[in-house]
Order: sequence, then structure tokens, then C-alpha cells
Amino acid sequence: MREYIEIAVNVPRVSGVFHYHSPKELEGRLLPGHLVLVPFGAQIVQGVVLGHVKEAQVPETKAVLSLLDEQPALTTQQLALAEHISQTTLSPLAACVGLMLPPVVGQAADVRYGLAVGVKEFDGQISQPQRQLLDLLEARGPLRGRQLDKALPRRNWRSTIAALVKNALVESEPVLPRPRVRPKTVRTAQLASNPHALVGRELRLGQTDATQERRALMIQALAREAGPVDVSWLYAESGGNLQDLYKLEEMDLIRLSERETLRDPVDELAYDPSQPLTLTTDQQEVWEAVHKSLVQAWEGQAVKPMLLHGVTSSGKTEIYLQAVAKTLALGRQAIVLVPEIALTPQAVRRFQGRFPGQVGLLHSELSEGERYDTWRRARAGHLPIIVGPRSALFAPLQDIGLIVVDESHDDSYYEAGQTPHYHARRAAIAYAKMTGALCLMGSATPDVASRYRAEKGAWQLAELPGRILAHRETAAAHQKKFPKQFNYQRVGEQVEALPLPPVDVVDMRRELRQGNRSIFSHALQEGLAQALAQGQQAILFLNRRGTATYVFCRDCGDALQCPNCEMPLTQHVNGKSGPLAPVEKMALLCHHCGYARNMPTHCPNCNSARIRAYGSGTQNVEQQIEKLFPEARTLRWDRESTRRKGSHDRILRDFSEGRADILIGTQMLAKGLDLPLITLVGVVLADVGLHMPDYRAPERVFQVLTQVAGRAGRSPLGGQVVLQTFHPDHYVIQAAAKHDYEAFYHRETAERRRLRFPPFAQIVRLLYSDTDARKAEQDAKKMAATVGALLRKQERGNTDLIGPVPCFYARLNRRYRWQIVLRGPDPVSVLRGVKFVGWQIEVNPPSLL
DNA sequence: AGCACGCCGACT
DNA sequence: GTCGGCGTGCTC
Repeated sequence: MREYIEIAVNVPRVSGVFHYHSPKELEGRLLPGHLVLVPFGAQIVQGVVLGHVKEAQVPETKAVLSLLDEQPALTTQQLALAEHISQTTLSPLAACVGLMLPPVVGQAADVRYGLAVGVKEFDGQISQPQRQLLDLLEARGPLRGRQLDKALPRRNWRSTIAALVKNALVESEPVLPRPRVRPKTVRTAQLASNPHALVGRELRLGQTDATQERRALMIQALAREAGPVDVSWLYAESGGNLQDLYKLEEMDLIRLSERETLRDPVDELAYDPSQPLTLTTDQQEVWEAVHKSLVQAWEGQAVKPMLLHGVTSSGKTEIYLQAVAKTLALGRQAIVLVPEIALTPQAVRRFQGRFPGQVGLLHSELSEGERYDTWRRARAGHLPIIVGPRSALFAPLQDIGLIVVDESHDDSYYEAGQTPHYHARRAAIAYAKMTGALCLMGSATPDVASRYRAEKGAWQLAELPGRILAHRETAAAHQKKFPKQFNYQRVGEQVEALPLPPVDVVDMRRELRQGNRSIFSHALQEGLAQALAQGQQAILFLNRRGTATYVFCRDCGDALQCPNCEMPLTQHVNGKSGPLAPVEKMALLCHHCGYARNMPTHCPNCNSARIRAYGSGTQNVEQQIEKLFPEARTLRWDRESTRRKGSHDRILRDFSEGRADILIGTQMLAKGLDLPLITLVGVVLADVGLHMPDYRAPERVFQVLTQVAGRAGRSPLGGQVVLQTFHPDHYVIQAAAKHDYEAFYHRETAERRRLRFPPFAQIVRLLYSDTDARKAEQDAKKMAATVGALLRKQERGNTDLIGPVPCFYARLNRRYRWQIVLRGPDPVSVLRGVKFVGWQIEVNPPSLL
């Protein structure tokens, strides 16, 4: 009786589940979550054991080759989560399993070809290409497929070699590539003999005096140390190098060896140790609910997810920190999800400060080695707290008691890129339910659907309405520094607070009518002048990057578009040219596909010379500021200026340490950064994004405006927000100006109910794209007909079929995009089990653009 | 992803 | 006739 095993094959494009059997030596030893090697076609690939099955799907199964690691790579809970994600996002199970795998071995195995022994005697027909291959193998010895690809580019050598293998002229053998990631080792050195034996001995250590001295220094340094030391330390002490060490080892004076080390990204972050803070009355109330839920979860009771709705700097993070502390005290582990890489260092620093040595960081910008080591330490139970963006949810923890989703409204929890299009917030809620943990979601501006669920009782709702400015000691220090402007309000015993800053809504239409053609209103110019005069800091927020946005002709109105995407091109200034850069130096860029071209001197349509940019990007704003306030020190914070690793952190530090007066930035400014001494926030144009054809466009604008406005006035100096707009009466602008979430929420909920969008319905989007416009359209129409028939067959009168329509971004990367949207109470179930070749399926995507 | 298979046009 | 280019479909 054979033992049949179900295995998720870890090959991204395949991502299927296949049946194998245990070889004798592995019988009874394979467990769910085990990482194994299996033969797959002609290759050897990794797979994850899902479980045992009574019967195989196929008459003949292959045997599992080997078990890669006695310790399972995935916990059973992780497997359950993979299953759940697969079910709810309509993606293949194996792809979901793949999400949770660490980078262990290279995915693709290869085949090695060598001449067979009997080639010389072969007297049959050999074709020209076959001859060529044989000669190549003769000359170079056995070669791997990848080497043959290089040696014979664009040649179909595989079919040629297949014939040779068949005739037994060439032997083939599957081979595994070298693992890309291994435990890292460092070289160490120590003295070979008793150091005292060396004293007084006149040793010739090198040819020249310099080498003699260097090597002597090495010996002396080693003599001071008890055991083996890292060679890098030794180099620093002596100025020597590895060659010196080899020589000394040759002379039998020292021993070299290796020590395994862990790559720890957290290690390099500076942090301040911190103690739990005393909570305000509001926080105390929230904390009691959190505490209760944590204990209930620990006792095995089901707890509802909790939405923590708290304005910016209302003390959400302190709640997270104490919740993590409690979780650890209960002997469980915690996962903290944060929006994206940019913010991770700041967030990690706070957790690292409170829980030194217990925090692991898992995110995509780490090197594979760092990720692998963090993963191993987490699995071994050495890192009870994992902080990171959405993929941190998949850390291999044994007993999860808490999952925090910070800034839970953030769209970076969803990504439309790779195949399982999962939403990390939804996955976190499901995972918490499976593991018996509390899912704690925090936001200053919850998405309408989340807030709705919390209000209706499906989730718990906790609120922190008050903004905490500083704890008592900080406040006292501030009072000393700025005695005149001091205006904190006492909130409870320990902390001080300030109301949210006043928002000045400026109607740009009026500014224009009054003859102000600058991108800055009078109010904003005054505010900036005042801030600069008093040596205070300001931030200017805008929605886009680039010097300017739309480039269009003032005579014929023709706007320049990307030939691939039909999106407006954005102007960028090459290099560091100043405000008077010549026209030729201006480059136009497509933000979607990266297409770039020069700025034309004449309109391609009507040949007018009056073609130029309209709108504002960070570079343009910076240039305008330089004109208006030549003495102001500006700093740009956008994707251009933060491309390099670590530049986020550097820019933030420069600004918070006062090395610039005005910080000009895009969306990133809105996200949870803590810059306490800003007195002025200027929103250059608040309307941007309001008129996108997406049901969540108003929500996004409201969120970003509210978050940006919250950056002002977090110091005793107070603060002011200037919000420039062409739509001063729009409900989103109005609500944002008043920091009025409730007003926005009620209006928006009514809209959603009317239009039947989430939370009042679920949506599934089917996306199709092709380089051929006609094919894209025809295939989309065909699919719409198929889905329509499916709806009728299932009698889904309550499910709408919207489309097919071209997407808002109708052409991206040379492909024409069409979409079909299903809207109803449970559109996922309509499509379950249906195969869609070439279609991308997204369940409740955060955007339909 | 690899790789086979099958179809087609191009060249020894 | 093969060779090589490419689309389609399978891998337990």
C-alpha cells in the first residue's frame, strides 16, 4: 500500500497541486508544511506537502525525492490561511502557498547534458546541428541547459539534443542549481599557540618593514583576545588583510575558521529604549477593550476584529505597543502590519525601542539573505514580534495572539501585481480568526466599508478622538523653549493636547480672477513668509511628482500623451538644472510605463511654439519657492528623491533636525510620519484625484487631505493649514477642512448605498489586456457574454454585470485593457470553479481604474 | 518555468 | 525533406 502525498508545486507559472508517493525511506515521515524536492517533468522542483490522500488522481505517481528540512516550512495555520486566500480570491492554492515560502532554493532546476560513452563508435546519420552540439559538448565538457542557451542563442537546440538523447549519444541528468541563499558565515581568527610562547621571540613575519609591522599588530591584537575574533575587526586594528592572515596561518601562528552569523536588518537601526507610557482617559478605555479581547482570545473564545478609529497622533501606537506587551506576557506572538517600506524603519524603531531584540522585520526590500535569516529566527521562536508590510503576515509564528494592521485604510495592503490578489487586511482578519488572535486595525481615516462594519457590530469599534501632543515632561520642555506661544491644553494628569489646526480653504478661481496667476494663493504666500520669518517649518503637499503635469499647446489645446498608455506625459527636469533650464533639457515621462521623450519646442499638432506645461509637481513647486523665497531651504520628498535605499530616513532626519525650512512632497507626506515642529501645511491643489472614475476616489482624497492636515500644529507653536482648491464647495473638501470624518462618512455611505458599492455589495473585477486593440475588445465581449449566461443559469438576478468597458487606464505598457465588473451580494461564488485563461480576477479590488 | 508536440514557411 | 520559429498544452 503506497502512501500518497498531495504536494503544491512551487513553480510560479504552474502553481498546481500534484500527487506523489513516499519513497520507502520517507514513509510516515512527511507532514503538512514540509518542504520537499520532487521530480516534475524533466526537472526537479520544490514543493510543499499539503497532506496525505487515499488515492492519487493519476494512475502512476512519482516518488518524492527528498525532504529538504525536518522542520516544516509552513505551520498548519499558514496552510489553512493559504487555503482561505485561495478560496476567497479565486487563485490557485499553490500560488497562495508560495506566498508563505522563504527564499530557500532557486526555483528552477536545470538539466545537464554530457557526451555518452558510445559516441565515437556511432555510425548512424548525424545532422549538421547535431554535429555542432556534439562538438560543443566535446570541446567544453558537460553543459547545463542555461549554458547551452548562452552558447547557442536563439537556436532551437532542445529539439536537436532530444534526438541525440534518444539515440543514446548524449546523456541528460537533472541538476539542482546552487541555493541562492545560505546561512552567512564570517571568517574568524585566533592565535594558534599559547600567546606567552610568542613573547620575546624574534619572528620574521614579512619581507618589508611595513608588512612586518602589520602582521605583528595582528598578532598583538589577537593576543589580547581570548577566543576567535571576526577578521574585519582584526583588519581595522592592524591595517592588514586576508593575505596577511593566510601567511600567518601558513607560519602556524594563527588559526582561521568560520562562524555562522545572522543578517539582521533591525540591528542597523538606531533606536531609543522606551517605557510604557501612562494612558489618557480615552486610551485607558480603549485599552480595556483591547486587553479584554486579548485575554478572551487567549482563553480560546472567538473575538471580533477591532477597528481603532483615532485621529492622527491620538496615541494609537501606544495601544499597539501595550497590546503587543500583553500578547507576549500571555506567551503568544504578534504580527504588526504597516503600510509600506517607506515607513517601516520609523515603525520598527518604536517597536524595537520597547522590545529590544525581539522584533523581526520582514519586507521585500531586504536582501534575500536578510529575509531568510529573519524567517529562520521567527520559525525558531526567537522573534516573537514581526513588523513589516503586508507580506509580514506570512511570518512562520507558532501561536499568534495579535495581528495589528496599522493605517488599515491604506491601499498598499492590496497589490494588483502578482497572482494571488489578496488584501492583507482581509487576510489578517481571517488569519486572526483561525489562530484565535485579535485583529486590531488602526486608522485616522478608516475606509467607509470598515467603519460601516464596525458600526453595525460585525467588528468592535474603539475610538480615540483626542489628539495627544506631548507627554508631561516634553510639554514642560516646550514651555520653557517657547513661553510666548505656549498653548497646550491639559488632558488628564500626564499629557497635553491641542485641537486640530484650523484649515483655510482658498478658492483658486477667485485668486485667478484677482490676477494671481501663481500656484500659491496670497494666503499661502503670507503663511510661508511668516513661518520663514519666525524660523518655523512648513510642508507643501501635492498629489503628483514631476516638474509639471499636463503638457499642452496654448493654441490648439493638444495635450501630449504617452504613445503606449495614452496617459498624459509628465515633465521632469533632467539633472539638477535650476528654474531657468533650457527647454531642451526638459524630459517628458510616462508614469505608468516609463516612456520618456524630450520636450518638443513646437506643438506636434499645429506647430505652435506656445507649448508648455500646466500643473505642478514637486520640482516645479520647489522652483517657485526658490523664486519667491530665495533664502528658504527646501527639501523634496517624492519618489524621485527617494529612489535610493535609506533615503526616506535621511530626508526625514534632515528635516526634523532643522536642516530645511520647507518640505515639499507627495502622498508619502500624508502617511504617519511624525514631524512635530511644523506650523504650516499647504495643500497646493486639493482637488487632484477627485474626478477619477473610481468609486473610492472621494474617499482617497478625503483620507489624504485629512492626514496631511493633521501634520500641522503638533507643537506648542500651533499650526495652520491652507487648502487650495477649485472646488471649495465639494463635500470632500468641506469635510476635510473641518476634520469632520462623520460628515464625510455619512454622505459617502449614502452614495455607496445608492450606487450599490461596497460595503453594500461585493465586487469582482475581471481584467483583460492585449496588445491588439480589436482582440482585447472582442475577447472582453465574448467573456461578458459567457459570464452573462452564467448569471442567468445560476439565476443571479441580484448580481449586476457591468461592462465590458475599457479601463480608465485604457492602455498600459502597450496593452489595451478591458474590464468586466460583477456586483452583488456574493459574486465570488458565481465564478468559483470557472477557468479564465488570460484574465486577471480581483475580488473587491480597492480601485477600478 | 521547462519541455514536447504540432504546425508552418524557408533553405540545404 | 529537415530546420527552426512559434503557439498550445502538460507536468503527478
